[in-house]
Amino acid sequence: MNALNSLSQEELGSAAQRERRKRILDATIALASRGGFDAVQMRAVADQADVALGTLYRYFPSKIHLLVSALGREFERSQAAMSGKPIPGDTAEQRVNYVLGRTTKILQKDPNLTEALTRAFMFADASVSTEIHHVGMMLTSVLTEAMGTRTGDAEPTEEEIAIARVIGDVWLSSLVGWVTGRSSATDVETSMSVAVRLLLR
Amino acid sequence: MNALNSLSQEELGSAAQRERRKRILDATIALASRGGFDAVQMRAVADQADVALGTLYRYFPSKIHLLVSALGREFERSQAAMSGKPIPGDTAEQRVNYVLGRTTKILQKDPNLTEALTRAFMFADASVSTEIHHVGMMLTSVLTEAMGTRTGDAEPTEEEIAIARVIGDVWLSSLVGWVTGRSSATDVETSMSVAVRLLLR
DNA sequence: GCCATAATAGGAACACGTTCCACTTCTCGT
DNA sequence: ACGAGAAGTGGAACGTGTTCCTATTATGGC
Repeated sequence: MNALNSLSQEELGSAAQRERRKRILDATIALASRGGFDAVQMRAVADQADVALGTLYRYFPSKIHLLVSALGREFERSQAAMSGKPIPGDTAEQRVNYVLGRTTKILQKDPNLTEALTRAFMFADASVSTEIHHVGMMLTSVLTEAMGTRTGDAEPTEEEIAIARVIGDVWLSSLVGWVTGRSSATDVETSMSVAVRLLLR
Repeated sequence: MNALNSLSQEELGSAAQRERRKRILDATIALASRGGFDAVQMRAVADQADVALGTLYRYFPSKIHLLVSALGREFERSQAAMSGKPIPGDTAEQRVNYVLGRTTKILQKDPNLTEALTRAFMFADASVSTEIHHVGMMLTSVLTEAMGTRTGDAEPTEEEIAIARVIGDVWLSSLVGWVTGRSSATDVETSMSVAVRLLLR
């Protein structure tokens, strides 16, 4: 009934539905990885996921929802893969730079996918706010964790959260510059180092 | 001959062409102001500017070029309107906050226009890099001017430029959050104050 | 097992950005 | 003034996101 949000994973009853959802997101990632934002065509996703176009739209009400949801899933996967391991570095600045540098490196390995997901994120409007908020929270918490103690035992302060948000904003802007071909990967690293140095001094 | 960039204003020969270009940009702003990004439809722009669709595409090779060019013109106009007047405030932080606050206030008065221009800016790819760079430079120079002495006699240092870029990045990200309905105008002001305080301390 | 209902398939139809084409009008060098 | 080439007109046509409709299939309560 709830046609406002895309069906979130928890409320999918049958295993067949979870399976469909997974196939759709897999197809999305595959197509995005091959040809970027433009290659994620709704008909192609439906074909590759072996669902009808109408079904695809039942699961994800727009291309943007689809891509932002895919971004959320990949982000979670990546977060799960590295959770538990302490972040190297003696200072907050070092740790944050480490996290940003590694993430940027991962993104560079699949520029088409990065382009697709970043563009979707920046183009999303209020109807995608749930998914966007989800991703935004994950990003902020990754950064506060890197800023705080490496075991993350203490809650971040308001100030730390504010700083993390600012860093996240700068990162997104830089990323947009990169995926749209206006700046190089080195530019992204440089501007992130500058921002981190200024904010965590 | 040069089909890569949209015709820039200087190289337009006849007065009739300058006039056409002006009508197109006026129509773009009017439509954007009324209904935002989606309302700027190429056929509607052509109609309202009283040019053929093909002519519109001769002047601006895509909707994004069109909107980013319109953004550039408005930015220039706004910059011209306030140039010469000293920026109030005793510290760099105060002056930058003043400039950002006033600009944000102007943008809030026409949310549809702001949405259209911001989205175009964030969606632009490398083929629009000339126009994007133009706007980016204006933004950075407004900020460095506010940071430096109010008369702008001294050149900004590298550090100041880096800080201005970071502030600009944060501002763009916040703006995207606002125009896409994910955060309020107050949120924008708050996060800008935070960023400015952190960066200009 | 059977029926009511929801979910899916398959695909037509529509909207808007973009391209293209045939024709007309303007501009400019001679 | 004239002719050639550039610029503009008007509109058809195409691609892709989105909507919609009908027929078919899966599901859950009895």
